[in-house]
Order: sequence, then C-alpha cells, then structure tokens
Amino acid sequence: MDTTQRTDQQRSADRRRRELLEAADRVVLRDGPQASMNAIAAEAGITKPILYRHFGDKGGLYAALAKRHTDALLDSLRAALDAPADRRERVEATLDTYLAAIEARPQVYRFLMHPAEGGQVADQGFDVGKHSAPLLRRMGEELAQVIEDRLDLGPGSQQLARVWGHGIVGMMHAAGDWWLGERPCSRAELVRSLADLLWGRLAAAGDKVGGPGF
Amino acid sequence: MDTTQRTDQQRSADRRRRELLEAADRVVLRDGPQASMNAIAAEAGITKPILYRHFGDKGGLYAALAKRHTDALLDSLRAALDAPADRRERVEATLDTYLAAIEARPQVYRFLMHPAEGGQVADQGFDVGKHSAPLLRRMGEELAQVIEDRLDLGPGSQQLARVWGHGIVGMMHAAGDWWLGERPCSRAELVRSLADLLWGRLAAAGDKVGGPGF
DNA sequence: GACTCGGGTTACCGCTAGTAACATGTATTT
DNA sequence: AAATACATGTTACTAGCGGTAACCCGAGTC
Repeated sequence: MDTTQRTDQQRSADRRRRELLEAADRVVLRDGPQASMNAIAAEAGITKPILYRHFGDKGGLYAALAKRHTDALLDSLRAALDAPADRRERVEATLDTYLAAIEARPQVYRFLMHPAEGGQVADQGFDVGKHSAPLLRRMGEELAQVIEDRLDLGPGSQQLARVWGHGIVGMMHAAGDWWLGERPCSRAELVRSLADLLWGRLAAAGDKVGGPGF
Repeated sequence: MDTTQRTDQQRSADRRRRELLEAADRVVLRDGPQASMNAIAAEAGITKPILYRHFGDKGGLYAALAKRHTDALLDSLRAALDAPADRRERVEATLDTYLAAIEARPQVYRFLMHPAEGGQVADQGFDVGKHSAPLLRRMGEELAQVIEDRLDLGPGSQQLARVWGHGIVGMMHAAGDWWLGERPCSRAELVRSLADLLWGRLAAAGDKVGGPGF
C-alpha cells in the first residue's frame, strides 16, 4: 500500500473534513463554545454520526478546530519573534501580535481559552465572565492594589499597576501550572527564576554570539 | 415574624450549607470536577433538589466551593505580601506561598484552575484543560526555545529559559484576558506596560512615601 | 383539630454525547 | 447484466446530565 499517494477517496474525505471543520467553526463562533454536535451537524447540512465518523468524539472535533487557529496564531507569533529589530522592539511586536489576534477575533480566543463559559443564553458581550470572579482575576486585582498603594510609578500609575498585577499573577500561574506538571526543578529554583525575570534580567542579558537576541 | 426564630433558622441553614459544602468538597476532590450533582447529593446523604435549594445551580455550588479555597489562598498570599522584608524578598515569598499551595494540594488547584478536566471519561462539553492548555504550553515552549537560542543566560540557561518562556506567555495571556474583558486602555499602552514590566521597571520603581514598597 | 411551613423525596423534563442498525448510491467484479 | 463491496447518509435509540414541579411529612401554632 502506497502511503504517499492519496486515493480519490482519501482526498474526498479530507475535503469533507475541511468542510465540516468550517461549518463547526461558524457554529462555534456564532453560538459560543457550548455549541452542540447536533447544531454543528445541522450547520454542515448533515447529521451527527457523520461528525463522529470523522472526528471520533467531541474532543477530536475540538482538537482539530483548535489546531487550525493555534497553528495560525503560532505562525504569526514566530514571524513577530523573528522580525529584524532590537530585543525590546521584538518583544513589543510579539506581545502586540498576540493581543491584536485576540482583539480581532475574541470569539476564537474565547473558544480556545474559555470553552466552558459562553452561557446558555445568547450573550451579547455583556457581563460575560464577570459574575464569577475567578481566582486569577481576584489575585490580579489584589496585587494591582498592593502595587499601586506601595510603589511610586509616576503618571498613569493606576493603570500600570493593574496591568502588572494581572500580568504578574498570570506569569506565576502559568509557570506554576507548567512546573506542577513537569517538576523540572525545585520550588526554590522556580521562585528565583521568576523573581529574576521580574527583576529585569531579561533586559540585562547579553546576546548569544552569532544571534540577534530575543 | 420573630427575629430570634429567624436567627435560629438561619443558623441551622448555614450549618447545613457548610455540611453540604464539605460533602461536595470530598466528592470533587475524589472524583474530579466532573462530579455530578447526584454524586454530591449522595455523598451528603440527601438528594438533588436540596442542593439546588441551597446553591441555586451547579455554578452556585461551584462558586461557593471555590470561594472557600480562594479566600484561604488569598489570605496566605496577603500575609506573604505584608511580611516585613525588602521588596525582592517579599516578591519571592509571595511566589513561594502560591507555589507551595498548589504543590501541597494539587487536586484543589486543578479544581480551581482546570474545572473541565479531571473526569476519567464522559466529559460533557468542551474541556479546556486538554486543548487550550496545549496552546499556552506550546507558546511557552516555543518562546523558551527562542530565549535559550538567542540569549546568553549563563549556567542553567535551559531551565531558566523554560521558566521564562512559560512565565512570559502566562503574563501575556492573563493580561490579555483581563484587558479583553475590561478594555481599560489601548493595546499599545498595554504592550508598553507589559514590556516595561519585563524590562525591570518593577525592580527600579521607588517606594511610595510612607510605605515599604511591594 | 386545622394550618402553615421548612426539610425532604419521587418522578419527571429537555437536553446532551455517543451509538447501533438500517438505507442508498456507486463503482468494481463476476 | 447481476451481484457484491463500500462509503455515505439517516433514523431511532441509550444513558446520563442539570434542573424542576409536585407531592409528603413532621413539628410547632392558632
């Protein structure tokens, strides 16, 4: 059996799969992440079992759907990361690329990051996710308050403090989540590394020989 | 209506509520966040409608459950944040407090942060942990690679780069998530604030008059 | 005794993910 | 031409979920 040559059947199946994914995309972006398999099937003009034949289960469909957007986002991030500019500019370009992406397509973002939310009712961007103040938000707000109270940050200090509060909490959370799963080092080392990051070691580090530096 | 009588009723209701919450806690920590209302009711020795009378819906029960743990964690974080030490030490103490908490009770952590995963099989609804985490993880790993490739970080550079990769991605994600919901400033301002944070402005900032500084 | 009332249960609804079994068109083989 | 093999599609179902309506009972009160 030749694995490189694709038969007509495989090609047709792939095309069908793409059509289904596009239908799923439309439904998910319209109805939110709570879109049911029935709704997706209806949008595609077919019925449920076909979806299951193609994607196994809902997780499979979700994964296929997420992979498309994820790959696209990662590609644009890589481009920003590779742009010819100094380190600070590249960092800002990367941040901006990510933020622009989530700003341009918040529905996609919410689907990828907060699939559990979305609500039964058609939420018109009102008051979504505000009712349940998750742990991260509360930590971010509290830290922001501490920063604003105790640090002299000059003009715009309140906004800066809030950005930092949520940013630092997110850093702590993501690093902790990764660390908890992989245990790549001791807790003390992790703490030290993160504090070093916050203490500007990223800006102070030298370029590696032969490279432009992040 | 008699006030003392109502107080008795209130007290008894509160006690019941606490008992139910403790039962829910046991089930959730045993069966994962997919624990059904039926299972929780059974653990508490009663039936579903009582749960609904006390907590409204599953979200209410979840919120009440999360609030307990969240409040406890926030208390210990506040303590670390208020410890008498210099800023760097306080930052490290706060990071360590958080990480120690998630290390000590990973089940609680997973419940609070990854409510969708955990259930062995038969997940209802899209699960966040299995697919959105991959996006964050992939971004973190890619950034780690870029950092390690391009920056001269001395000994332990690989581990440091990975911590930073995941940390920076988490910072970007959390700040972006908050920003997307509240839109407190322009994208450019957000980018600049985050880059400032990464560039060590936190360490460089002066204390506010009369306070010890974060 | 009748009467409210809080705590409790049974039995149900509508919805979901997922599946088994059946139908149908189409291309290849005999 | 007839029969077979197969992908494509459907209908009709299961099991379990969150959530609710309706009833039920015991304890205090007029």
